[in-house]
Amino acid sequence: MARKLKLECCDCDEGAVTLPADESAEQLAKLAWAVAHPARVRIVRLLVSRQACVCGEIVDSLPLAQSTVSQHLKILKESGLIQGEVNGPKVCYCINPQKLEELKALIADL
Amino acid sequence: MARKLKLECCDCDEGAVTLPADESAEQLAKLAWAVAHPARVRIVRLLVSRQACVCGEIVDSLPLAQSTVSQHLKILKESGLIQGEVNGPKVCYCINPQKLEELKALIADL
DNA sequence: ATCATCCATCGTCGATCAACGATTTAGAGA
DNA sequence: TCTCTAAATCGTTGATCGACGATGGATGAT
Repeated sequence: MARKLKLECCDCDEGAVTLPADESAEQLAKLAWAVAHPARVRIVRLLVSRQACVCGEIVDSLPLAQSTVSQHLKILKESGLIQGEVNGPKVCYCINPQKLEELKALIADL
Repeated sequence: MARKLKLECCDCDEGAVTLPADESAEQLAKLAWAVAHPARVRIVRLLVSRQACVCGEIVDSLPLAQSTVSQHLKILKESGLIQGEVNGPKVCYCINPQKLEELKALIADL
């Protein structure tokens, strides 16, 4: 976790380099990582296309075992991109629009 | 690599589901993966902020060993997001605007 | 021709991912 | 209560990541 951060590239003395901070890079990396797997991309798209989706439907729409899908859902949940709501014995997942917008903004600003 | 793809969720018979194909999911996953690491995010940002950058400058701007940075550059190159041009004993890297736009579009369409 | 520099690649190591089956937990219904 | 179902978690396995130092190859300078 050392920090060198010299950035003395060509002597472009624009003064306020400010370099979007490391934090921003880590935030973007984290969100990008969440969608850095085809299965997770498909889950996100599925949840965007319909408002909400029960876990079982997601499992059925992917060629993966239930436990594997559950893991992907966990990753997406941890990233904040999706939310799960317990609904009786089932769990209903939906997109977190704020986080999705955050991802879009961070990518768009690249 | 099996393909189940049932997607018989709620009977929303919108007919043309067309579901962006798997390919698109894999393409997005691949590009997202390229920026799914803070170091690579910083490299991309560095290359966007300046037109081109010699490898050595990139190494100096990151708290990582030269070989590690070279690996990240390789990953970014393989994703198509950046290009490297040999320039004498040095290598000059620059962004591939098309690929970057492709990534932005894929994310924006989520 | 030799040497130094820049960069890529190799080989290694520990950590994490991705997948699965099996098991556990929690809620609904008989 | 007991059972069934839905979903999460556990435990394992093989593959890949991410980091590094060391080595190798190409170019430019002496």
